[in-house]
Amino acid sequence: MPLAALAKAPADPDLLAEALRPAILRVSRRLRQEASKAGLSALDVLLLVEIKRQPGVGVCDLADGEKMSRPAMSGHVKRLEAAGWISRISDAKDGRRSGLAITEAGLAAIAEARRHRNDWLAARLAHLSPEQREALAAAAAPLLALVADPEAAR
Amino acid sequence: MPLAALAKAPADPDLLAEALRPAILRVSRRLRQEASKAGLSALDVLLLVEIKRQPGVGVCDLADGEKMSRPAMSGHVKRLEAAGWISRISDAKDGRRSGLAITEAGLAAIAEARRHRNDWLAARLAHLSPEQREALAAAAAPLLALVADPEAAR
DNA sequence: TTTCGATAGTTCACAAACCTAACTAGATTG
DNA sequence: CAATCTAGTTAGGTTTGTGAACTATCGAAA
Repeated sequence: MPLAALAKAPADPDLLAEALRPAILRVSRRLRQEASKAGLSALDVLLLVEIKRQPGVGVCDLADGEKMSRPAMSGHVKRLEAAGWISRISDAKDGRRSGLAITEAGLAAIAEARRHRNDWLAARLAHLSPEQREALAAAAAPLLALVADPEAAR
Repeated sequence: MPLAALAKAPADPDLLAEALRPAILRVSRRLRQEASKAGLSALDVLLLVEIKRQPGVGVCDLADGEKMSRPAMSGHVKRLEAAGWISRISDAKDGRRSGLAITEAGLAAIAEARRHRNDWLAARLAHLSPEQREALAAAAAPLLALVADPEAAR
């Protein structure tokens, strides 16, 4: 069992990868399952928060930032726009770019998603011990570091 | 930023959920992307390991264990069987059941996947600090606890 | 100035991985 | 032995991603 070996050599990348991969896969599968029951997917919230943080960001910027293909991001943006959560402001200087910005409705949607207390992940987290929650809290930053752009660190 | 607030109240389930969700979504998206470049998806390895651990397990057992629909698991099993990584042994006592077992080729496939040094996750983990790796190591068990069956804990 | 190559974004056709509903076939039980 | 339960599959749809090919616009060089 990888978890047992992990206790002895917690910093070994290969062992860690083996223990972490199934855990993340399983959790993310459940996460998507549960999210699909709400009106707003977890990815939607992710993108809305990103657009809120960088007003005027372009579709390709977002795609590159999330390491997603441009067509995929184009589709998401179209969906978010159709829902009224973001708006496009065509750049006066560059006719190709469509600067994205979050709308009032988008802000409300984020807030609503946050207010959603019957949220699967939060509920499951509440069932863990405080120690387990602290371990997860400590892991959030390293997880993001895993997907951070290595170019940015240069 | 959720990460900053998290430092003050690491055990708050709602804050934690907000910080953890995007992190897990992003990592799992990359994980699937990178895994698809190999011949063997991360889910394949997950299932092969599970079948190796419980020889004779049935399709529905596996589906329930992974909290996946029976048809979905049926498809995966069919694929693994077609690849020659598992075999079905029809149960003499119960004609409906197909007991699954890993084959030599399946064992080799797992070993090959482990040997794969140019593995994205292990490579990225190797770029983190030992402290970050330890934080992730400590998080593996709580992550699995999130998706563990509450029935089993009764 | 016109042409030419890069960039922003889209449309299209496809694949992976999941779902529900409805089915077949074998097992169990009243 | 008939009703019902269980194991597994088939069929069809959804979500979320991909790559190839396209349009439109920009910036620069002949």
